[in-house]
Amino acid sequence: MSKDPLPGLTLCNNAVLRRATRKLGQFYDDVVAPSGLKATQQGLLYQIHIGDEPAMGAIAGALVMDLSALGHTLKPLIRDGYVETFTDPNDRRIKRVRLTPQGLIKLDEAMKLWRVAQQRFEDMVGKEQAAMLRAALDDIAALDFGIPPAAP
Amino acid sequence: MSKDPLPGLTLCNNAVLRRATRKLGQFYDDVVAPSGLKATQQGLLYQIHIGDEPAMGAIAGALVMDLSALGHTLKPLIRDGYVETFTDPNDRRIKRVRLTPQGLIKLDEAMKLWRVAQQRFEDMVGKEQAAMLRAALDDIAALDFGIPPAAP
DNA sequence: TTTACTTAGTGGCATATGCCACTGTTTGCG
DNA sequence: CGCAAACAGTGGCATATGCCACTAAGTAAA
Repeated sequence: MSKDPLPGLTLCNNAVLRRATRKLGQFYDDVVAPSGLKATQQGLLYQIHIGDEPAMGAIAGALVMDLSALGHTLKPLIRDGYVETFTDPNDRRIKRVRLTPQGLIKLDEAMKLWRVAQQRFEDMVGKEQAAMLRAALDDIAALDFGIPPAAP
Repeated sequence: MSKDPLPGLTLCNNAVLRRATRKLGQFYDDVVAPSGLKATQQGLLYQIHIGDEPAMGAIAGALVMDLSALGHTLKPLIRDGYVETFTDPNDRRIKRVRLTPQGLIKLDEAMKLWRVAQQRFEDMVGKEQAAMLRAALDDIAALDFGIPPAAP
């Protein structure tokens, strides 16, 4: 017998997505917590790490995140000395981001924990199921809802 | 040919989920915006509406959301007169929530817009695909990662 | 009943995200 | 060259969420 799972809004794609995000976020956060980072921060450090001193705009684009939101999220990481920024010498509008040595160490530490969370999650839902889910979510993140503003 | 979609972190279930949430959230927000509500608020009003003057804890449970977070999220809605709370006469610890008349009107208005967003989204990803996705996300929200604390 | 435990919310603090208005920079043109 | 349009970020303000410490209210055990 399957215990009646969750009540309510199981109809709105957005609401269901948010709810799952809260749940999974708490789990990853819990597991990664010993590093002192939130799962979001670990992910951000990773994103910076795999980039070549990426510009803020590039990071925001990759994460489908508002540029100013990225700026805010970056602050605690800069304050704690894990990340530093510098102006691109070729285009002074651009500010690039990179990990500090401590940031790299911290990322290593967090990644070890992340692997545990990732593994535990995939053990529960199945590796393939997880991969399919990620693919579906990637598609959503890449969707192109038309342009709201007016055309010239 | 499939244009290389999104770079980076396409490995972390949590990060991918968050990214999709940001994207979809922006879309639903945009569409629902004319009502003056965020998609999250519309969803919350709806959740309250379908409940029978639900207790805060019940709402938080259904949304897999922290109780205090719910309290915070509720504040703007109370301030704007869409929602009101009252103490349960049988158990004065419990605070129940209900829509005000204006809240009901506003919800109606927002739901009309929501349907547009929902429809547009499902036209893009496919009705069945969307249903499968919701089911998968529901499963995640219902997952039971073991209990972190120690046992007696 | 008196005490100990459990339950339901609140308030404070911190991060996560967005939008908008505004400030520098670059670039494109006339 | 000089100015308008396009870009990249910043800061302020508001919502979304969480955790923790604390208070008020039931409940159960002594």
